[in-house]
Amino acid sequence: MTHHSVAHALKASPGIETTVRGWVRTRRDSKAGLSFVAVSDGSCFDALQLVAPATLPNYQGEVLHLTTGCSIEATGTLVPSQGKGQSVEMQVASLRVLGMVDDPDTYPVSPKRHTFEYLRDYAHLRVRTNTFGAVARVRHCLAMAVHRFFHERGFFWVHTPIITASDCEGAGEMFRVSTLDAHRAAAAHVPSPTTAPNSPDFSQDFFGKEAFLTVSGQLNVETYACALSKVYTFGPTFRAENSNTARHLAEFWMIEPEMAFADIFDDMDLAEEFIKYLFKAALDERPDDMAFFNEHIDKTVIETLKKVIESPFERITYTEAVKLLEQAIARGRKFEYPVKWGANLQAEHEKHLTEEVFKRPVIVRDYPKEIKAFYMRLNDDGRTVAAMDVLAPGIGEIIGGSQREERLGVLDQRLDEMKLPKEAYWWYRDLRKYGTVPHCGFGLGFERLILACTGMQNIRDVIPFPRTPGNAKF
RNA sequence: UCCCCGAUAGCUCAAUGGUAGAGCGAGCGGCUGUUAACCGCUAGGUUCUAGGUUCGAGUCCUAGUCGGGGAGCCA
Repeated sequence: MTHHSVAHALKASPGIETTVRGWVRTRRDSKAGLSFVAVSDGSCFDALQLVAPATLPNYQGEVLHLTTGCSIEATGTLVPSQGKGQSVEMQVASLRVLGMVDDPDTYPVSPKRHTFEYLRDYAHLRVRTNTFGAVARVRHCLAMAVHRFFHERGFFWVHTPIITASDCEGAGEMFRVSTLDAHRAAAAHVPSPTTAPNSPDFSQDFFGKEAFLTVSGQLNVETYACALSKVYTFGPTFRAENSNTARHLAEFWMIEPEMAFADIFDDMDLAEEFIKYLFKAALDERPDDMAFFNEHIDKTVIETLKKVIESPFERITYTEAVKLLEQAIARGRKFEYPVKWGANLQAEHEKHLTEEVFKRPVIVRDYPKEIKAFYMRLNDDGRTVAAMDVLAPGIGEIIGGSQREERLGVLDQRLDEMKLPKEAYWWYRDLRKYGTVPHCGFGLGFERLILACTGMQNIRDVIPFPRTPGNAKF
């Protein structure tokens, strides 16, 4: 007797005998002498309907007591369904209970509507629901598509370090990695990860110096780009920012491609092609899950994805963006924050551009150098840098990237302006000394991509076990 | 970190300062090739914690804890 996944069974031709295993979604009894048991094993969105006749030896004793969440193994014949709602069902010859639900009244994911907020407290069980199962499958589909996309284009996947003792990443607050006695460290009154006069003696620590969890693999992956030409990272990333929003996690997954012999325009082309490839993969490979999202989560998500795939992204400069916003204000549009060249675009400004002006993804480039990182390439105007952000409707910033400063003199000048210690960047500067090349790259927040793809609203609901300030449950 | 809101049955929520309620879910029964089933019955509560005001507090006051939304930072 062969064993099949529910996904396989639903596509099998009628008459086949097989065994499926999974968890009960619902049970309905009929006095016609049978029970309908919907069983799901997560292999696809749909459950398989089992038709369990009252003649089963354990019908009274077990089948009639099956509740949502019970694990079972059923053997029988796949037949065309007599009822509506499914084309195939299994006529059960034998049904074995693997695990009952102890107390159905307190089973956290009973067959009723639950709020996502409630389900976050049951992250170990929420994946058994339609929504979280669909998210998990789409997440996998997108992860595979990321690797496929780069592999097909000659990019190499580089495993940049998770732990870094480099004090030059500078992309945000970092988590400390230490084997020093926690109480001694506390007694030393360390105010922040940056070195303080009374900080512990990190020369005694595991790495002989302060170490942290990475906030970005970019600086490391640049070294590989300057040898392998086209590379990318895809791995966990950590930010110890006290961010409490639906778009931020303390631990998230980031994708960072880096290309040598390429400029900011190549970078934008890659970002656009990448997003479109990923959206298409989700639509092509997970039509069942996407149909669910479109029906129950966001009625426009499929249409939105299709539109993104079909139409070119809008591309404007920061200066043009400011002009558009000023024009909107002149027409009477109110913003909470003022619009001024030189200031960061606020979330409300980005929303206006993507959701009201263009109604599609917008790539904004050439930002004032003062509001961007030191490594971004200085433009000829001397006051902007070759940075680009991809803004998506409903999500906001989904990609941030730039052409990197490849001229040592200019890089040093920027380090000085930002009062950063050149010594710490010695290996990064070496890349500019020894055969420097123009290069560029970007960072894509994987969970933000999943938000865009599924129409889900909260980033905590698209990662299995979200880590946020004050919460590292499970 | 700042602003706003919330915490009552397994879940979602009601309840002028005056006996604690409904829907869903659960259990039992009825009905039905069922599928958001339907009908009936039943069970289920330290109203987040600690103080206070009051004859009387789920309700008002104070403090705390936890959670959510928005903002900033960013991906």
